[in-house]
Amino acid sequence: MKEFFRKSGYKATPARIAVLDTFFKSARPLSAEIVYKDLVACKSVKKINEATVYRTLIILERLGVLRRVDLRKESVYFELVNNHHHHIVCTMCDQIEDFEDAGLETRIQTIVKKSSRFKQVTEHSMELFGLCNQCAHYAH
Amino acid sequence: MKEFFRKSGYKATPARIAVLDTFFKSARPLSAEIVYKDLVACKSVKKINEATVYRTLIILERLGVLRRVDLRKESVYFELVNNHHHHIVCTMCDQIEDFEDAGLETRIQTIVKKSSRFKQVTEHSMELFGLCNQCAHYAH
DNA sequence: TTGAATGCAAATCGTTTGCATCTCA
DNA sequence: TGAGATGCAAACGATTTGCATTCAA
Repeated sequence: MKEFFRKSGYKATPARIAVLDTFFKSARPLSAEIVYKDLVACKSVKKINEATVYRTLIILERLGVLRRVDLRKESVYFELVNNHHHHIVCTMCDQIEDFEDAGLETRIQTIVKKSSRFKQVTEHSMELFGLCNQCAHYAH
Repeated sequence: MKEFFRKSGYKATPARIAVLDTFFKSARPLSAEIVYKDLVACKSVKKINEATVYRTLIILERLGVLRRVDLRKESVYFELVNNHHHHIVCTMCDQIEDFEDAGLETRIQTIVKKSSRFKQVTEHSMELFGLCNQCAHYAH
């Protein structure tokens, strides 16, 4: 991990390693605030500042390690780019379930081929929103 | 339109009518700020306040007239719920192209059937992000 | 008339930034 | 050692909210 930062032209600082580590350990979409609180709670670094977390997230996104996910929350969430998948989000309790859509990439290519104004699409969002079984139960 | 507000339990005020009208006229995803500036520029109402626009957007979303769209901008965008479609967004110039995905609803149902924790999915996002032909050209 | 809607300004909240200090390479 | 990284606090921008005033029904 240290090597990765260095080869990418960034210093391998404790803060950066701790932030990236948090994503590997949780394997969930995380916001800056969640990462920050986790680092403080787990004492992953002797000292950490929210601004540093924000700066690190931007770097990790630029490096292609993290991807922005829209979960319709107040803040921005990121997750690891590896093993591409999508989410079903409960709009009441914020529970998240992952799912994969094997044919999606192919269909996107078909869509892009039809477009006259776009030839390259590099990212996409595809999340489902609804009520989980529990919340659906209590909503009645 | 006035009737619609009244039947929904809201007063049909000039501000609300003007906001909704802006969406019908532009038929594009709009942010609160864009709506507000349009109302001021077009003198659609004698007096309007940004807070009122925000409040109206929330009501129209609740009434199922507007839907939230994630375009990865700084602010939240809304668009009319009618004629469901998705967007290809140029991340450089913010140009937007619409597209339809006829089979999507069916595939979503298939995905939900496989889920053990979710039975009902009421909304979904599906937007593509990339560079439009122009921007792709200048990016090199 | 009257409860709901609006305008205004202040408050909030997530995020960014300037700058002095510190630290990795 | 020195450029880059961090901490801190102030700045920012989008959105929300409290409250006095106005208005649709």
